[in-house]
Amino acid sequence: MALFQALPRRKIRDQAAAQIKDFIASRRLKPGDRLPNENELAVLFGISRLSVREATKSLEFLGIIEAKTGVGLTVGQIDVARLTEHLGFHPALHGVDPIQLIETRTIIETGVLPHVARRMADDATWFERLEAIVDQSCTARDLKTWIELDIAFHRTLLEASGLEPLVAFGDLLHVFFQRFRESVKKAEWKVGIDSHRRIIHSLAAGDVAPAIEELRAHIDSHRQRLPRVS
Amino acid sequence: MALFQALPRRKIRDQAAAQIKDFIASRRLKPGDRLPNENELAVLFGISRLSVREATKSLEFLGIIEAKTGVGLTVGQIDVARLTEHLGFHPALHGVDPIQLIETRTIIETGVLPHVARRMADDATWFERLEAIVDQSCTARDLKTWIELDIAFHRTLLEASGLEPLVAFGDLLHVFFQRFRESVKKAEWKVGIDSHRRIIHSLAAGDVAPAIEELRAHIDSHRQRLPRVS
DNA sequence: GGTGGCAGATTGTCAGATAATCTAGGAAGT
DNA sequence: ACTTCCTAGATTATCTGACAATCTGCCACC
Repeated sequence: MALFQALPRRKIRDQAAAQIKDFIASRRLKPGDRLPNENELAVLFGISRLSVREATKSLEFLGIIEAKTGVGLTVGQIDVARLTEHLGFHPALHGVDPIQLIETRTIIETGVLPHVARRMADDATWFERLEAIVDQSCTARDLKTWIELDIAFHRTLLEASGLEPLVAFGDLLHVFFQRFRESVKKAEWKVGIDSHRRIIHSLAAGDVAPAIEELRAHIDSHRQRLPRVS
Repeated sequence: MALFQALPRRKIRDQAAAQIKDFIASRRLKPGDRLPNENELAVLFGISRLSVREATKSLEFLGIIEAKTGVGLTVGQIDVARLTEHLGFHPALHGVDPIQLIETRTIIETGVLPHVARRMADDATWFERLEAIVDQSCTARDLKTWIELDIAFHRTLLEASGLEPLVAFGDLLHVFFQRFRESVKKAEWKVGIDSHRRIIHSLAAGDVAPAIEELRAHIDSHRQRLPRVS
C-alpha cells in the first residue's frame, strides 16, 4: 500500500512549467531564442495542448517566456517594472504603515541625489526637464494636474539617477502614496513647488547636502497630513 | 476607415487578469477571502471559462490568488521565495546592469542604517540576531551556505530597520543579484565576514557614519568581480 | 450521538474547431 | 531588375462541450 500523499498531487500544468524551465536551462537558451510550439510541447510532454497553454501563459505572465501570435514561443526578458506592476496592487502591501512609506521614500529619493548631481553635471537636459516640470506646476489650476506634476517631478528625479530598479520601485510606492496625497491643501502647493525648485538648483550647483535636507523635509511634510495616528 | 492600431490589441486573458485584480483591490479583499468561481467570473466578464482560467492560472502562478479543487478561488499570499524559485534560473537576469544593482543596493542598505541604529538601541535582540548570523558565517564550509548566510545578514539588516517595503524590495534585488555572487573566492569570505562584524558593532555603539562607509565599501567590493566591462 | 458515505459544487483536464495574426515567398505591375 | 501587393502556411487566441478528480457539508445508518 502506498504512503498517503501529504501534499496535493502536482498539477500537470505545473509539471509542464517546470519542464519548460528545464528545457531553457539545460540548453542554455538566451532571451529571444525559439522554443517548440504548443503542439510540439504537448506531444513532447505527453499532455494536452490546453495544459501546455496554461503553463506557457503562467510563464509568460511573469516574463519568463514570450508568445506572439503567428510566430511562436521565445525566451523572454524579465524586467523589474513588470513584477512591481503585478505585485503592487496586492493587499499584502496595502496594509503598510504610511509612516513606513514616507521613510522609505525619503531613503530612496535622498539616496539618489548624489547620482543625480553627477549626471546633471554631465547632461544639462536633466536640469531642463526638471525645471520644465516645476514651471508647469506653477500654472496648475486643479488638484489633479498638480498631483500629476508632483509625481512626474519625483519620478524624473529618480530617472535622472539612471538607476532603473529604483525608478520601478518608486512607481510602486507612488501607487500607495496617492491615498493621502489627495488631502493636500491648496496653500501647500506653493510650498511644495518652492521646495522642488530649491532642490534642483542646489543639485545643479553641485551642493548635494542642502538638496538632501530640503528633500527630506519636503517628503516629511506628508507626515502632518496622516489621516489617523494609531 | 478606422485608425490603425499601433499597439497589439490587449489579450482577453490579460483584461480578465486585470479585472480580477481590480475586483480584489476595489473590495479590499484580504488573503483567504473567497472569489467568485470560474463560471461566475466568465459570465461576469462576458468571456469563456477557458480565458478566465488562463488569467487565474497566471495570477495563481504569481501567488496573487489560490485555487483549490472542489473548493474555489481565494486571494493568496505572495511570498518572494516563490519568485526566487521561478526567476532564479532565468538567463535574462543578465539583462539588468550589474552596476545599477550594486548602486541600488548601496543606496537602500546604507540608507536604512540610521533607522537600524535607532531600533538597535531600543531592542537589543536585533544585535544578537545579526551577531548570531556573523558567528555562523565563520563556520561555513561551502559556498552555498556562506551565500545563504550573507543574504540572511543583509536581509536581517533591512528587517531591523522596520521598513517592510524595503525588505520586500531587497528580496527582489537579491534574486537578480545571485548570478554574480557565485564567483566569490573563498579568500574573500573572511573579508566579508569581518565587514559584517564591524558594521554591527559600529551600529551598536551608535556610530552610524563609520558603519555606512564600511557597508558601502562592502557592497562595492562586488564591483571588482563583474564578469565583463561593457 | 458518532460515523460513514453520498451528492453537489468546483477546479482539473481533455478533444476538437474556428478566428486572428504574423512571416515568408510568390505574383503582378512598373 | 526592382518594388509592391497578396496569398498560403504556420502559430497562437479563443470558444464550446464534455468528463474526471477532489473537496465540503449533509444525511442516513448504526
